Amino acid sequence: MYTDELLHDLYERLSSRFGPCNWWPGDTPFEIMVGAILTQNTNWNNVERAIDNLKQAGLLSLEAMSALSSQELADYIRPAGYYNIKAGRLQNFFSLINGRWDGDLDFFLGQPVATLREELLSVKGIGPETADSMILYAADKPIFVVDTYTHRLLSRHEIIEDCFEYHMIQELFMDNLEENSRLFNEFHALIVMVGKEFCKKSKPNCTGCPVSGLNGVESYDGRKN
DNA sequence: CACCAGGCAAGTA
DNA sequence: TACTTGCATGGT
Repeated sequence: MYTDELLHDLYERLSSRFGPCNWWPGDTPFEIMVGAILTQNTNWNNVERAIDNLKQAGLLSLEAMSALSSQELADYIRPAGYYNIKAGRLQNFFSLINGRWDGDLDFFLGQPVATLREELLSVKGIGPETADSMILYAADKPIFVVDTYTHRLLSRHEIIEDCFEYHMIQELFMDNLEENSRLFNEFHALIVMVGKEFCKKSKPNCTGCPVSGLNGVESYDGRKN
């Protein structure tokens, strides 16, 4: 089975079981980007509490959040955990938009993917997954988001070796799927859905996972279609 | 009680 | 370069 067929098979299985997901859970590009930083190594439930705090206070905007002190910001986002670190990371991000882009987030997001990604990665606190989540879900540009669930799912089903790195997994998807932000959006969301239910760190057997017995996995050879 | 969650950067050798 | 550790709340 070729890699593109394998991935489409995987997508179909997940889609019929969990879809449509309608991601990202957030109303504006700014909210999505704040959420992307807050959810680093953190349960989404805790992120929602933090975002609710900001919403309740009427502070969920670039201008309002940029005006807060580190201490005030940390206090609002407290439920999301790592609040001191994340307050600094949010401020680093705000500095990029306010400094280099004069506070115009839409204009910033309108850049070509390559330069957008490069600028996001230059911010201390924004790594590959956070940057790609912002590009796909806030800027609506086609890039594939890889997370721990993606790595664990493919690794446990022996589609990749455990040593595969972020960019290798990203290329596996992007080299074998049509470049379509709608597809990338839904695919990543579906992987998180199945991950939360069947591919937890503490449950290596993945009992009942709809990916089990994916047709032809044993003959996967890693080549592009 | 222990372990985990939609990472990332800094420290160590 | 290749590991390891700190960051921290809230749910199971």
